[in-house]
Amino acid sequence: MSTMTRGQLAKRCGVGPETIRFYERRGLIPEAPRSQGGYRRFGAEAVSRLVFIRRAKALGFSLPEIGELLALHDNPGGDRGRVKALTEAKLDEVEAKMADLERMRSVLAELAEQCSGHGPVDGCPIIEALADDSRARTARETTRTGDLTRHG
Amino acid sequence: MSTMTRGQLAKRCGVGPETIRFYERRGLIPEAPRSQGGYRRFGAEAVSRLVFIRRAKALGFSLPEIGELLALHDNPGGDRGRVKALTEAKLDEVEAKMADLERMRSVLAELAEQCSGHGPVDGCPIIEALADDSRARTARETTRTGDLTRHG
DNA sequence: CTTGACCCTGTACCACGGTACAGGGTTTAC
DNA sequence: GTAAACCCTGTACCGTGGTACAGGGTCAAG
Repeated sequence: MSTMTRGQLAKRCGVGPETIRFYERRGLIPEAPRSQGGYRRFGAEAVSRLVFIRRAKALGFSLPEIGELLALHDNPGGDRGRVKALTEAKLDEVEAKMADLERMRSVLAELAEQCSGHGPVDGCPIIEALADDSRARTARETTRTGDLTRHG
Repeated sequence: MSTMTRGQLAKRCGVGPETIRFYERRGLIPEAPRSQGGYRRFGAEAVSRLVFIRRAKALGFSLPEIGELLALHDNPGGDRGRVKALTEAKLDEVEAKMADLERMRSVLAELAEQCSGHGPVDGCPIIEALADDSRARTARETTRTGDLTRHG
């Protein structure tokens, strides 16, 4: 069992067999040597590579970003500053997403609290908050303001 | 100017003209009446509808979910409990995403702090954390454990 | 030496929320 | 009466991360 087939590697790493082929096409894992019949044969280093990918994915890195991290890993003389820069950029991205979600969370929680959940939709505070409550005003001043959360 | 063309409506609502057509195809906005030449003619209620959609999107609702919210809005005798259920489900979803992001955030922040950002990749604590540091152990026990963040 | 489980390739498809044509027709201002 | 600026339709495409065939070939057990 020093080498594995694609399916064995996939099972061992908890991914689908097609995912292996997909990562190979994306250049995340090298083209594996083949058996006489054309079967890919993977060694233990393929498991390490998939573990790396899984961990990086769990931190929110995209596949192109993981490709760059793998390339840096493969090139020990490369620039450590680049690794840190990728990590800090991802940290900023994650924090920005959290801030967006926090805005949504607070409004959703408030709306859910305001709504009894009983009776007809007519008069529901959630629907009223979403609906354009400015029909009396001129349309001009109501288009770009008044969103429930702020962006940008 | 009591009616607008598609482009005028789009500009007024801060979306692209193709988005209007896209929402119409998805059933989020009704099919507009047409001019003799076949042009869509929109009234002020179309602006209201797009404002509703924009607000719901800002809260994280998907287009199918927004479709359901709009249908409830259009049917004042409908079930207010359904509106609340959709809101609470979205709240749960948003909180789950925030928890995922918080896990990522804490690991990314710790890794960024540990990495000097100077010198070669060789020895970089970020790359070491991602790489399979268990090559000495048997592969069997290292595949499904040891992720940097927990899921599920 | 056959059978079933696997593997190979290329290609199409999924959800998501749009965006971008091509090849026409209409409207409006000059 | 013409030219720019818009509109119409259908359809294809974008990025993201895979998943699912079809139509073959291979490998291992019995």
